[in-house]
Amino acid sequence: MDKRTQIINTALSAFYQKGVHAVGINEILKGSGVAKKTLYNHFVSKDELICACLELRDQRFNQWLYEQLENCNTPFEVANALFGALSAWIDNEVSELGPFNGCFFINAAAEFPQSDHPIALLCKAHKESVLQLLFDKLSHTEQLKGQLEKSKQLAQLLMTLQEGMICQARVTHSSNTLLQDPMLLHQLIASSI
Amino acid sequence: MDKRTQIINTALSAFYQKGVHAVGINEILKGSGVAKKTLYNHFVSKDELICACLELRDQRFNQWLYEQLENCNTPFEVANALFGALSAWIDNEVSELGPFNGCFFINAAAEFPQSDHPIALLCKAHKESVLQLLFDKLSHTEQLKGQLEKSKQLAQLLMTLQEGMICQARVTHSSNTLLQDPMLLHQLIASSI
DNA sequence: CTAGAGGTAGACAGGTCGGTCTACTTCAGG
DNA sequence: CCTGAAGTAGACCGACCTGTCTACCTCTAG
Repeated sequence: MDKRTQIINTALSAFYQKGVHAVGINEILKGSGVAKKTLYNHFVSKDELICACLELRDQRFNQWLYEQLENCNTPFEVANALFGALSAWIDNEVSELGPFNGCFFINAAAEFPQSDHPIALLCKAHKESVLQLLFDKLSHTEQLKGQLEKSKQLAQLLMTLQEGMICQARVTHSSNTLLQDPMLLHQLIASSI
Repeated sequence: MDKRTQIINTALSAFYQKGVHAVGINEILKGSGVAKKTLYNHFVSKDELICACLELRDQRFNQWLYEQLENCNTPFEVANALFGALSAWIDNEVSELGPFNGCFFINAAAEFPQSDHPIALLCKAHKESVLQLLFDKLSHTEQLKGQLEKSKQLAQLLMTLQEGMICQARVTHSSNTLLQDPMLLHQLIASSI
């Protein structure tokens, strides 16, 4: 494994678990067993390293979510798979996303309030890509084929519920089981179609 | 106005706008026009000052939300008033909550990942008190009188939507209008009752 | 064999942080 | 009038931060 990857992997897990500001460069060096000069040879600054971590996380998360929704052919299946997957993540049953500590992007954005900061922009882009993924899935189901407006609405609703579920789990340290009730889910979807 | 209040007010708005770690004690001193010794005479540490800010914010937010829901007598009215109020907040039309920068408690919790930290506990307590407020309102409506389980479910659903709406607005810097559609709202509520 | 790229270890610079402390001032109550 | 509490201004401390730089090492391509 090349040095760059080593650094990003170590940094990502540290940043995600402890927060970006709370983790210093030296801690990352120690964790990845790399010299300071090497790090600054690959990244011009800590901010750039953070951006690289966000990009990796974005890629991993989207990949994971894509796989979770792969075999869904109805809006209900999409919603059900989505909330099931999130719940598994929250309960630390998803090794590729690491121990649950909320949404890395929301956490990072909270530490960089300036809306035009590169880090804030990456967080925004991530959310847009997830929304797009949901939209694509929904708009290709039998029930919503061609109904772009409805697909958009339902994707937005699922997205909002997802964000809420993740944030609540983060703060209250407990998983919200409400959204795994098939009855409620069916009705939620029916209300949007 | 006494010094303690001056300090807390200055600190709260700075912490909320820029993040807790990004604001130093000296900035607060400068902003509140108070000597360092005075600050440390009132608060033993920065952490304790942060806690005082969280408590003040909790009180203000709950007071505001309580007023927004005061005249609601049906679940629909509660939901409608809730999302309308949130939307006004997001659009910076609520002066008592200051310029919108997401949920102060979620932001703060993101900077203090240890779940047993006093700051994390206050964030958790805040969310519980908001959920309780929603539950109280709902369980006293004609439609849900005596139906504690249903009230709890709907409160939980509204809470999750609220969290999602706030977080999305924070990251994407745009307000989600979906939850202000009365049709959708009616159906969401019907699905839960 | 050798030159150069890329690695290591860590001292160092310059700045900021939270927090302590001293010396001086203001002012209300007995 | 005097005492003591509370405030001011800001120097100072030790710790830690990002980022630079030196000196040395290792390995590979020509």
